[in-house]
Amino acid sequence: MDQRQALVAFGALSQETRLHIVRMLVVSGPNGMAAGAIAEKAEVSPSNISFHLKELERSGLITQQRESRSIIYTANYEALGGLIRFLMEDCCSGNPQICAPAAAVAACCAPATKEELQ
Amino acid sequence: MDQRQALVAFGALSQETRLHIVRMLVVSGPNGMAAGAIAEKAEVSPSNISFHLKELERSGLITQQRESRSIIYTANYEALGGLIRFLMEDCCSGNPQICAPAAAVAACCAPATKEELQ
DNA sequence: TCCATATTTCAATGATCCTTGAATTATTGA
DNA sequence: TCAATAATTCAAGGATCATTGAAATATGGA
Repeated sequence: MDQRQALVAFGALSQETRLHIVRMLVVSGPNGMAAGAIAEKAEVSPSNISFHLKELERSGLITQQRESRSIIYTANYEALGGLIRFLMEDCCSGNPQICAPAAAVAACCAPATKEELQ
Repeated sequence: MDQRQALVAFGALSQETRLHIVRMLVVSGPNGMAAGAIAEKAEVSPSNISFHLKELERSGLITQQRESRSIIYTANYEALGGLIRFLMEDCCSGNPQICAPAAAVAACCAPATKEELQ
């Protein structure tokens, strides 16, 4: 993830409906959700959800694939991880004061210790 | 950092000049930089840099304090860490697939291991 | 007090973004 | 083929954002 991508990704996440969509898709996992289901759950009109899904896809944070009449959207875990990495490493220069609290969170959900990752 | 703050922070980081400012302030450390020095280094007009600094302060990612004639801006490490934490924990639900690569980065710059943090 | 320095505020302009509803495209089943 | 479902595209509008230059504010020194 380079700076240009990160700028677009930050812009994508700076809108309430879009942040909501991303959170739903992360939770929904690899199966993803159809555009209609997203619209219904987010209580947004089909045309409006389509606008935001397009924006999120442009940012690379989600991907789409057609499945019969529906279009299934899925969170792009790699891109999301890349954005977190950009924020820690590039933007914050790996500053320990900033990254340490993040490391605590990461340690709780990630299976590996510091040693195992080096 | 709650969702409303995160939305504002993402918006703040989605603009090239502002992302540049944050990166400079992180590197410059606790001493921070005067508005004029930021403007000069970023090659942006004083009035324009003031606009962006105000936006960044509103987001909580930087803080200001007057020092004689200058106004010194400093990166808010806590807020930056909070944003990373939000992205990993709230937005991505602590998903290991997303957070593991981030954990690797954190392990490199943070002094603590998983065990030490629990 | 007067001037220079450092920065912000303000108004105006153009650009981008968000929302809405109508029209369009794509797919499936009768 | 025809109708129904699922989603996107398009045009129009209002709202927000970014940039500019001029004017205003705050501070420190002669």
